Amino acid sequence: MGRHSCCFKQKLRKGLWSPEEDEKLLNYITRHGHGCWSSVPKLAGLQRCGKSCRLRWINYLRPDLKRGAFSQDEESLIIELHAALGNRWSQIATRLPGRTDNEIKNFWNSCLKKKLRRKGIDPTTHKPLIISELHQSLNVIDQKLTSSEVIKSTGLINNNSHDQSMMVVSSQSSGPWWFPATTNQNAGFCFSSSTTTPTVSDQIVSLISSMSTSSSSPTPMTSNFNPAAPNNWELNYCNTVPSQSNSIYNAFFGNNYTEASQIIMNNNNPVVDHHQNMKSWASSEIPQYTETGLEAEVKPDIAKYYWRSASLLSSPNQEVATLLHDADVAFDQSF
DNA sequence: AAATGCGCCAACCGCAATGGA
DNA sequence: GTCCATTGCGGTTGGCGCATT
Repeated sequence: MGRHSCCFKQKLRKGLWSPEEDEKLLNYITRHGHGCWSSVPKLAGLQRCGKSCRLRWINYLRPDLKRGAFSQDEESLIIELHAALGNRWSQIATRLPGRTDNEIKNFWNSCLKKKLRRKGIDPTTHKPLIISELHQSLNVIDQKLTSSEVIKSTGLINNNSHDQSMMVVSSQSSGPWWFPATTNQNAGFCFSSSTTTPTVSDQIVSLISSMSTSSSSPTPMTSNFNPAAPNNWELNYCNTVPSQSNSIYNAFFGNNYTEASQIIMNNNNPVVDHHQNMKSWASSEIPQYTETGLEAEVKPDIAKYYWRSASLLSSPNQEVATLLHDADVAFDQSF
């Protein structure tokens, strides 16, 4: 705890208040009121700055303060108010008579945050942790794709027209396309044929939405996937839902797909049929997918998003959470 | 018994807002 | 409009006490 500059200049006391100091301050304010805080210490005979006196009065000496532990009702109210107001402690305190903003803030930071996390609730957003983490992950992708690490092209893209190291995706789709700015990646993105730039989040949310309501089997996508190229991968986001779905499945392939789909099957999740169809298709059409896996930079996150969305439709699954954690690690390491 | 780690919380810091000269 | 003192707020921290090693 440092010393206020004003305290330093005047060699004023700092730190914990002694009972004698408390008594002086209490006596003075009881008789005269606090008035101008900067003059209180002098008039009360204290070697403190006005700011320190004010804080001591508000947080400790005020006669209307409620002492002791927070009740269950107070706890619930704080959570409710924090959800509505955020870290506006002074505003929250006005709704809890006898409690100070500092007291509520400390209670929140030392106790309530942990309680909420244990219940699976994000204490910042007050939403289920699983959703908050998803949004964070998607923000990472969004940021990456809008940073200097990617290059946006316009119009029609032809194979190898940009960089020889790139295995460019379907040449029939028009832009905008996105490519890594550096040549050590072998990838291309096409989000839509519109000229605007949708966020990845929007795209994936849209895909997930269409997938969860679709009962038809996925249609094989056109691919120029090249297993001979190291770390070759592609994510071809086109306009038609089936091929978009396939892209998600492709992204999902690799170390996590098989295991995750097995878990889905064991839990009688209806999504399993979709997975199984896709798996069968991929094995027959592009056998190397199941062997090599696609080490896509964004694969773990897309897989994570897709899988979490699916798991929210049924019950949360601990095993899958572990898988997703692994995917998280892989994703982080790719940066 | 001593050392270490950890959680809690009183109090501090820096900044923004406010108001008066 | 500008300056300056004061007040209010939220984030941060240092010290205390308890638990664990």
